[in-house]
Amino acid sequence: MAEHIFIGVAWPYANGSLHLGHIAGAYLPADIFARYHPLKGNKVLMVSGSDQHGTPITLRAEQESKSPQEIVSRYHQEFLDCWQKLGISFDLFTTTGTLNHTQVVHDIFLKLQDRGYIYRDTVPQAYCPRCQRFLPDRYVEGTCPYCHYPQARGDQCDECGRTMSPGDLLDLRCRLCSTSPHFEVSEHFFFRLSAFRDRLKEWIAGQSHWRQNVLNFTIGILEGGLKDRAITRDIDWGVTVPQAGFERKRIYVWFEAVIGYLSASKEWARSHSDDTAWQPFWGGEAKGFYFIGKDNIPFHTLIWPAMLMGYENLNLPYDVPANEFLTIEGKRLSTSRNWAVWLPDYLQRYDPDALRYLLSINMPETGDADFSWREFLRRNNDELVATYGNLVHRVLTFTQRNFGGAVPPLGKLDSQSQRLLVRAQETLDDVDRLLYRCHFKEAIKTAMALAQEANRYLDEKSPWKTIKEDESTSATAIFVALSVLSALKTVLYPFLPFSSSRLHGYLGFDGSIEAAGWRIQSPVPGQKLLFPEPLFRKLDESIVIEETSRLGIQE
RNA sequence: GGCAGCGUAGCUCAGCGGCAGAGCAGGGGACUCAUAAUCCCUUGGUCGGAGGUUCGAAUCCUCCCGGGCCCA
Repeated sequence: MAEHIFIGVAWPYANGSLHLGHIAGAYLPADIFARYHPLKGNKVLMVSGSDQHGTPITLRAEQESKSPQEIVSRYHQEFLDCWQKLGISFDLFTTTGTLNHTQVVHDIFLKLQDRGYIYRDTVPQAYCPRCQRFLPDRYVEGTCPYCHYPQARGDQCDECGRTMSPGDLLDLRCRLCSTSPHFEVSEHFFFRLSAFRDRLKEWIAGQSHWRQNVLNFTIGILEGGLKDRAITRDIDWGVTVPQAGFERKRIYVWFEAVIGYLSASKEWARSHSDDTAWQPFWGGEAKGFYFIGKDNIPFHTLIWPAMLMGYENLNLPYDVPANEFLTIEGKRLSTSRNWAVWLPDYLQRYDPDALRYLLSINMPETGDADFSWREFLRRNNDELVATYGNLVHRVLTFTQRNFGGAVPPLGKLDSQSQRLLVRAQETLDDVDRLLYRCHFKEAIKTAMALAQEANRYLDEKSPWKTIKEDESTSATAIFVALSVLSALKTVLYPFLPFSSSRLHGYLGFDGSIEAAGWRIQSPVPGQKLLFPEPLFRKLDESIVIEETSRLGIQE
């Protein structure tokens, strides 16, 4: 029976361009997963959107003397453009600025309030006398009360990962002017996170299929204790509070952004003129996967689940396959020092599949992984072009020249040919199992191993020799090779959708790869092939120096 | 000074209690259909170090060293 797979992907702050860290951390694995499931006949809904309300956005707007909306619109457009060019196949990529989002947030807010999970309290709110304003959590810096990390932010400590309120910090400073803020009493709403401790513990204990790093991190925070958290702030950029007397306050972003998963699902349903279409993805046997970077773990393994528990009747996350960090040329990525490879830049100069290949086979799945341009060049030239691209090209051009560009007839299969075809089927099965469990790196390695196997087969069969004496032997080898290419275009499609689609066409198939399903779509003798172009471009050595010299240069 | 992360072949990384692995690079050979691509063979490691637990440790525990990041 078809499964319903909900895929939520981290909501990028619309205050700057995307870089390779974002892609390797969340968007690429999510997309691979989202392309794999439909081939298996499962239903997928993948959503995300621009986070418009993060404090980083107001910070940026202030720096550029623009309105937050201008900043947000600019980057939202850029994101959409990037998804399209890189082939990240969202069903909906919206924003947190929609009326729908506000309505869904209000609904959750009011229900949680009804059930006693949201309560009102007065809170001393950080106020900077020099800037003459209330300070959002991220504008407050200080020493972490748990690990004594001196530059913790008011919402979360980067060092130990614990979440907190600004008042928890020691030695407060205003991030804008370093003046130490004082606290003024202000009335706010709180989320009763503490009420969910036991339920969360019990739930987490059952998640043995989660990645070890995600589990460890989550358990650590749980044992450290969960505190109630303020969910409104004295700011004017954000989702309004559905309560009289709170007109000048807004719902704080950590509470509201995660609700985007649900509001985007509803928006998607409405745009397909079926208001209930989202429901099968959020109830029953549906599984929800949340693809995020490791910095986002507590929000998806504790806070969002707690909110859902309180709201009731919606599925909790099934898995949160958070990735680790991507380093660039051995050094930690830093946007402020421009030590990053920006996605719009990359897409201007290179092909999407080349990047998707490298980031898949070297994904920061279990530990940090490194991106270097030398490695990019090598993986592209020695693996993607030489092993896979060349296999495709040698088989297709041979067919053009010797069999009139049509699938040759299948003669008697010898044991070697049978073995290869079995191997192709096994590859489909193995990659299936691996992708189902989100083991992306292992999955693409397994797929590539089949290409290597096919190269070996061709060398042994030497159809370019047998064509001279015994055409039918040659034809059979080519038929088998074409079958393997067909298996490869399916099994690599989640990773390399652009080249796989082209290969699908070169093999003479109509329709989409998705429609063909997760099986070896067998070529039919006589089927006309399209004249092929090489699937991938070989890159020149010189790009290594060119590209590495761009790193770290301030604009 | 701090760190629930990292130290495995020249490089990039798997393995995480049961005979040290892959790809690339290096060396030798085969082939010529193919984007000078492919295929075979091969060199190369006290798994950072020292203790401990265990019949057995790259793998679990402790300490140390190194680098990394953050801070001062």
